[in-house]
Formats: sequence, C-alpha cells, structure tokens
Amino acid sequence: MNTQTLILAILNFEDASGYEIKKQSTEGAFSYFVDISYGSIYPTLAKLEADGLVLGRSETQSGRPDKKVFSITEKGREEFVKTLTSPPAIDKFKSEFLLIAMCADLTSPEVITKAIDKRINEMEELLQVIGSLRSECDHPATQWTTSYGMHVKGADLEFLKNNRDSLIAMADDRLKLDEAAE
Amino acid sequence: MNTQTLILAILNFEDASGYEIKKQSTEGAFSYFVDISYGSIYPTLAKLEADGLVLGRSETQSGRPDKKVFSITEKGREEFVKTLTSPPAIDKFKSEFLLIAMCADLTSPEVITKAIDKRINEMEELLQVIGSLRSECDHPATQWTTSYGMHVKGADLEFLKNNRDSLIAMADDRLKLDEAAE
DNA sequence: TAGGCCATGTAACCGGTTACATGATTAG
DNA sequence: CTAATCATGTAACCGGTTACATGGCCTA
Repeated sequence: MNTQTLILAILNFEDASGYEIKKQSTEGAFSYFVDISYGSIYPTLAKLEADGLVLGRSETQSGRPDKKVFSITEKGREEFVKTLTSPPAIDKFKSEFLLIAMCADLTSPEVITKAIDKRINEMEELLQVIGSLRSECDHPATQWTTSYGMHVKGADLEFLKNNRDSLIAMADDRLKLDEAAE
Repeated sequence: MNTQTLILAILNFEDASGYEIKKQSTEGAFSYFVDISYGSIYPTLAKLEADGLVLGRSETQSGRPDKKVFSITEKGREEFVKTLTSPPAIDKFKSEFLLIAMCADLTSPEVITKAIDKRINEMEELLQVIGSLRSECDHPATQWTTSYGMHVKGADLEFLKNNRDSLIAMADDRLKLDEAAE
C-alpha cells in the first residue's frame, strides 16, 4: 500500500490539498491504518498530476496561504479501483510492545508497568478516535470498517486490562530469582 | 524496532545462524509481529560481531553447507535490555484489506468476497501458528504474548465471520444502484 | 534430473522519513 | 511577542528489500 494508492483513496472521498491529505492520514478517517509524511505526499501529488490521475487547482484564501486543492480524475478513479481489485497484501504490523512483553523477565516491573500502561492509554485513545470516526460518518463501508476496528481494539484493550498484573509479575519473578541467586 | 534489536532478541532466546534467524522471523516464535530478509540479516550480523554484541563460530555439518552460528555476548545482552527499557514505539500497521473494505462500494461482490475469504483463511492459519507456538513453549512471557495474540486475532476472526456477508452486500448495493441509474 | 532446501553473502535500488527552507496569520 | 496553525516544497539520508551469485545435498 504505497503513497500513491493512499492519496487516491483519500481524494476519492473528497478533494484535498497536500496539507489536508496529511491531516486525513494522521487524524482523519484513515488514521488508524495509515500514516504518511509531507516528504512523500507532495512529490507523489506532483507525479499523480503529471500522470493525469489527479487534477490540481489553486485556491486563494483570505488570511492564510493559498492552497492547491486536488481532485481525482476519472482516470485516477479507474486506476484506484484497479488497485483495489488485486487481492490485498497481508497486513503488516510491527510491535515493539510485543517484543518487550516477550522479554518481560529481562526487565524490571517498573519498565513493564510503564510499557503496558502506556499501551492501555494509547488503546483507549485509539478507541475514542475510531468511535468518533464512526459516529461522524454514515458511509456504510466506513461504518463496517470502524466497527471492525472497535471490535478488535476493544478485545485488545480487554486483554491488556485483564492480564496487566500477570505480565508485571513476570518481571517481579525475575527480581526474586536474582535475589535468591545472590 | 530495527533489525539489530530483532536479531539480538532472537539470539537472546537461542543461538542461531543467519539462515535460522530468518526462519525464526518468518515461521518461528517471532513470526507474527516481525519479518526480516537476508539482505538485512547478514550485514547486521557482521556489524553486530564487529561491535562485540554477538559472537560467531563456524560449524561444519556433514551433508550440508557449513554454517556460522552466532550467540549473544554479555555486552549484547546489556545493549538489548537497554533497548527494551526505553518506552516502546506505538505499533505500526498497514492494512490493504481495511482500505478495500472501506471502499467496498467501489468494487464488485466477487472482489470483496475473495478479499474477505482470503483474510479469514489467513487469520485461521495465523491462529493455528500462534496456537502451536503457545503449546510448544512454556516460557511464561511467551505464553502471555501468544495468549494475547490468540485473544486479539480470535476476536478479529469472529468479527470477520459474523460480518462477512454484510460487507459483500455493500458491493452488491453499488451494482444495484448502477442498474437503477441506467 | 529437476526442484527444493540448506547456507552465505553483496549490490543496486527504492520507498519513505527527517530535517530544512520559507512565510503569512491568528490566538493566547 | 510568542507559539501554533496553515501551507508547500526539496534534499539528504536511511533502513530495508529485491535480485543476483554460488554451490552442494536430498527427494520426487
């Protein structure tokens, strides 16, 4: 899932400038499975326009900088749908937390406590974000996707809360063993 | 979570050659939140050895190529634990499936059916992998992590199965609208 | 005998991030 | 007056992948 497809996806929902695309990917409807930076957005937008997949127009605004708003073209929409049609690559995810959890016995209970509490907070925030996304948008497929997200992340949070202490105890056990060995 | 940390994590559990590290990351205990390629493993291993974080020894094998088995050094373990101590970065994940789901109304029911059934299969396989990881290893922290994985992925699969048809129906709806518009 | 697994390694490439450059406006 | 938000863009860098090179053994 490259920058090009992501931008096309966002522009398929509504017109946006590079700046607004960044916002969408960081805070908006796509934020919980996507994130792109300016350094890739602007060059890609230029390339997309050169290829005729998007069309840019300058909009003068009073009291703030001009912005260049892009809309997807028919050709762009076709290209995007074509991309959607090919079977999706398997999800990629990397989790530093899982690595730490797996090595809980190598660290201290403080480190584990901090790590898992941080995660619980993040998960709660994410659930709120998805929840508001869900209530703000009545597009059925978006509803489906956000419901999915809430279900999965809800289960995630549930496990974290129910098993927080047992993970912390593993770090404790190691300290006890250390003391016993002295 | 860079290659260096990943390799240190794997070697912290047991000695391994570059080839075996690749296997661990693709099929083994770390496979469901990690994946690295030879192109990054071998150079990193060389760098790690130069830095004294791992120690390599050649092992001659009968009937197959020699292999260079690495073990983590005390310095390497310290470095690894230090990495674990810093608060974990937020999980990264990218999902092409979610993008497709969110745009279900742009494609055909066939495409959606294929995508979701593919995902259901992958999820079932993943659950089996995690399940066998879980039963093979009685290391408490690994048990915790695999239980976590099974809980979350179980909820994921559950949602997919319960809501498969409603997503497919969204693609159908679009066809109906098209027909109505003709 | 062909293909797959074992096994190590390199070089080219690529997609993306970080940091920088620039500058106006508005809210605290 | 300062910080934040709006807004666009580039250049250097970097972490990683892909593809290639090499070669022996084992299985179908």
